Amino acid sequence: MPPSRERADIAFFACVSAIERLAAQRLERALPAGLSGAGFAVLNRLAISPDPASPLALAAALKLSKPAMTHTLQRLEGQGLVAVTADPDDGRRKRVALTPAGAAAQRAGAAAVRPRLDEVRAAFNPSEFEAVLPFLERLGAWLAAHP
Amino acid sequence: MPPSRERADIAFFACVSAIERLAAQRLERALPAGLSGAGFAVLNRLAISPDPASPLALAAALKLSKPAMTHTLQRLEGQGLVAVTADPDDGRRKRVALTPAGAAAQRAGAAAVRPRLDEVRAAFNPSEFEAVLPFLERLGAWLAAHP
DNA sequence: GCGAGTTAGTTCGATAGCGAATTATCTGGT
DNA sequence: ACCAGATAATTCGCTATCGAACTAACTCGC
Repeated sequence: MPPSRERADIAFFACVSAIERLAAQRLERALPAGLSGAGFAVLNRLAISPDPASPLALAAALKLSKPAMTHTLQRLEGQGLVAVTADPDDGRRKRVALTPAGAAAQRAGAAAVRPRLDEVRAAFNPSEFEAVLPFLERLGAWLAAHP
Repeated sequence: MPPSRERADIAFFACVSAIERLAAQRLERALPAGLSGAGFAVLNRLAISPDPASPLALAAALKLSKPAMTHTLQRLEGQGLVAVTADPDDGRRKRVALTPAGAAAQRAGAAAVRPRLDEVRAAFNPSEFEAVLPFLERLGAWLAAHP
């Protein structure tokens, strides 16, 4: 029973895996030194909704494990890009907020990535991304909900 | 919550990143102990075209770096799942072939993963995967060609 | 043939991610 | 009021991956 003919779903996941890695490499190479893809993702999330978020909420939003988020936040905090404070209402929680330096780093990262993103936009039509996005979002939500 | 300001391509890459990680976790949890997702991918590749392949060809096919492939092959060889021999025609090259144990591990892995894959197939129509696959393959090829 | 450049593979150090276990804090039932 | 269970974050050990640098082997122009 060698999978002589790959089914579409298997090919899909193989393709997603490859795209994710290639895109992550592209992103990391484009970002300013000292800013990782993981850190940039967190900064972007905080920039989109500037209300301080808990590490758990960030991990859930980015679909990462809690230890991964702890690690990324420790690096960002060490660089002074986020401020992590105790939640006054719940001693277990922490609140993560962008510092001015973090907001600047997010803008600088976005600017550094823009040329590379424009290359992709030149090669592929935005409507192509829009066309596949709903399915990907449904699939991502389903995978997150069925661990 | 509202990523309304995000463009479709940015949301697309964020979504792909999340799906890849969630799917990889699902895969690794389903696989028999001792078989990693990376190793399983290599075994599958070798099972599809049973002609021995070079490490570089495998790395290119799976869009991995050479060191990553070296590492995965060293583990598989240590487990006796692949046989790595020198290429008689070119002293730089090696040839990687499935051992009988490797072929059995590939079949066992596929069988272990099937129930989980069937869950996905129950929740999503095969035509949905087929619909997005051509675009993903074009994008993957473009990313691989524009480093 | 022979030396410069190319190609295949490995080694090394660093990083992001996971799961399991730990600690600290909150919550609810009695 | 209290203890049992749930929840937030962290720590620890492990693996997959990358980039850079290295070695060995091939190829080609002269």
